Amino acid sequence: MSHITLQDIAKKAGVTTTTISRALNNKPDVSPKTKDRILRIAKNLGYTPNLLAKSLRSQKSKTIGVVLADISNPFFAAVAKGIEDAAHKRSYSIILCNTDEEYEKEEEVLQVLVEKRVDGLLITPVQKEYKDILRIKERRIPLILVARHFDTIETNSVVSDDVLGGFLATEYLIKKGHKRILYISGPLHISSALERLKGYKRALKEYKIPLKEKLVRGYTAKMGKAYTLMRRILKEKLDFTAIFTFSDFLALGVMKAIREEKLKIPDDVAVVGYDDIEFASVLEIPLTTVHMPKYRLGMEGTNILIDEIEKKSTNRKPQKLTIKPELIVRKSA
Amino acid sequence: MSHITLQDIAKKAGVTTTTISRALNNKPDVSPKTKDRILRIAKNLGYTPNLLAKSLRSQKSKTIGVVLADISNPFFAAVAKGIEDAAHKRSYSIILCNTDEEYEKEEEVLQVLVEKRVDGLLITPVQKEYKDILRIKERRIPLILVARHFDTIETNSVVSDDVLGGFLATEYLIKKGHKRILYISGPLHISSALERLKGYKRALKEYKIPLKEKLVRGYTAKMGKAYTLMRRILKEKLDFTAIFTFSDFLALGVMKAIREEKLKIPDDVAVVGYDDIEFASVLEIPLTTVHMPKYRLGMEGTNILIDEIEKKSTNRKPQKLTIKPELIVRKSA
DNA sequence: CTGTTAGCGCATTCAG
DNA sequence: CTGAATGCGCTAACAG
Repeated sequence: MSHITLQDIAKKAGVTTTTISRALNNKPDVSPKTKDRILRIAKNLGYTPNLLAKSLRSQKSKTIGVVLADISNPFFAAVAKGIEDAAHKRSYSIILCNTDEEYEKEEEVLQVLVEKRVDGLLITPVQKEYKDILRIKERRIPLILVARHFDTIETNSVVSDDVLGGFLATEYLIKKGHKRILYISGPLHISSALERLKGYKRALKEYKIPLKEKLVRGYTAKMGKAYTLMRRILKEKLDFTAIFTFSDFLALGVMKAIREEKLKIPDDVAVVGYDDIEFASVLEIPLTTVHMPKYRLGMEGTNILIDEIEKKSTNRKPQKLTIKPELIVRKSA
Repeated sequence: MSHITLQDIAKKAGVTTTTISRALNNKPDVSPKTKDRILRIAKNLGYTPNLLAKSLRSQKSKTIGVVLADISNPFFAAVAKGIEDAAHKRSYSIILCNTDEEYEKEEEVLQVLVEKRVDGLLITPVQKEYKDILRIKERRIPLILVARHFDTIETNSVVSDDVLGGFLATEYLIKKGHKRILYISGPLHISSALERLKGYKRALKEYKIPLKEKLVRGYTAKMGKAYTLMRRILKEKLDFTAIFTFSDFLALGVMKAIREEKLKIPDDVAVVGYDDIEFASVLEIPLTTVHMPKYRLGMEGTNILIDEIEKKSTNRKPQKLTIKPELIVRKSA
């Protein structure tokens, strides 16, 4: 037979499934003798509890839905690691879904996740829309946003202070004497991209450097696009001495284009990235960047989420954790 | 109320759950009128099917368990992307688990995955042991091994030809005139590491270069360890002109150590990696490496697995797919 | 200490 | 075309 059930054990042991259940779950009210016998039989039969049945009964699936933009991006991969570790430590599994930054996919996977009755949701929202997130809220399914957040919706969230991060990076370049700083931005519907841009602008303002619209470009999250764009910009003979990028990932594409133009980093052009992915430090010209606590973001987010899932009291106000970013000075700027 | 059920709809519609079920699942034997009405009511109520209940009933969970060594490693991250994409296309979800290359964790997560009644398992085995894999086989749970395989167990598998890959890398270096080639190996219990070493040895033999035991080192999968090791080796004044590494990931650590010693790549020492991770091509000295079809490995593996899950006939013999690797020549060697 | 009853939500018989 | 009965595997309430 394919899967042993309580019934099977019950038959062999000559008792009912109730007793089996009690014995197997260490509940009281089972004589030590029968308990021993049951445990032995269960083991012999190779019994494996059916968590689907348990979940249906208990209304708890012990699994959380994780919705990320793209696991193959090292930033999200690191976040995912933090999530998996934390979840595993607290005996939860994770169902992982990719959105590829498409709202339709986000909607779709959230639907499935709800149908699979995950106990909670951990999401990096696409942010082109947010009706689907509202639906989750209305259903009162525990939810936390990671690395991105909405101004308009109150939810749990774990983010890094991206305005500060953008400010720190820009300020550093300014103090190094740069006045014409190119910012390769991420898509502005993403809160982190928007806020890093705010930080960039704030730094310019604070140091009385006029903002030039032409120096803000990009609006992409893809390395390949950043590379192509950078090639184009270099042909344009745009006037700048430093570049700040939305992410290290983008910085890699940008630096490749720069290298192909035989320009020297940081002498001809300084580069500051964002995220501090593992590779940033092992590049031949180690990348100056803003450290994002990726693993911690995933870990803390998961813990807050599970806390909410397991909390008896319903009306806790949203937990909002903001982690301070830190400028990591290396060689690229 | 927290979750709408067929009952709730049934009450409103004045029919039984049987009819509701039929209507919602597009089964025959429901009058168009009542079907319309039911659909409308369901929508109004915000009905979301309970897949836990469905799964319990149908004995199918539409989810597959994915066990990887470490998602934060870009190699596995790329594999995971292929898996997720393929699974999503065929309407499966994935429960993702990390083993961190520890057999005990592998055992543990496989147990949970079986309890959650995944329809199949996609595993990168730790290979320090394999009893747990055997248990899965005995239970006749559809299973596929990805990127690694056992000689002693017959299972579905998708791998790249690692012996060939190791051979190609080594042969290339030999043809470039190198005779003292250092190999920084992965842990030898991992089949891919063992086979790449075989390829290395085979190339040496074919070109009549004596194998020197001292030139095979490492046995690690961690970048940090490769870095530390390389620093030590450089102090030792070991005699070599080229390095072949088990993975690009290791190569990064190795190259960092080399750079710190002010040695030039590829002039002072040539470096060939393995995997062709996305970063390999954007390094200042783009890495010569062996291309592993990571995404494809994940995708094809998933498709084979789901084929088996959905196949009526039980006794199909194990599918074994071996993808040919390819040498990618760039600048580091 | 153990059993009986009942139900989590759903879909498949089998009747009508 | 629709309903009643049954069970997927498990556990909690209630009896004894």
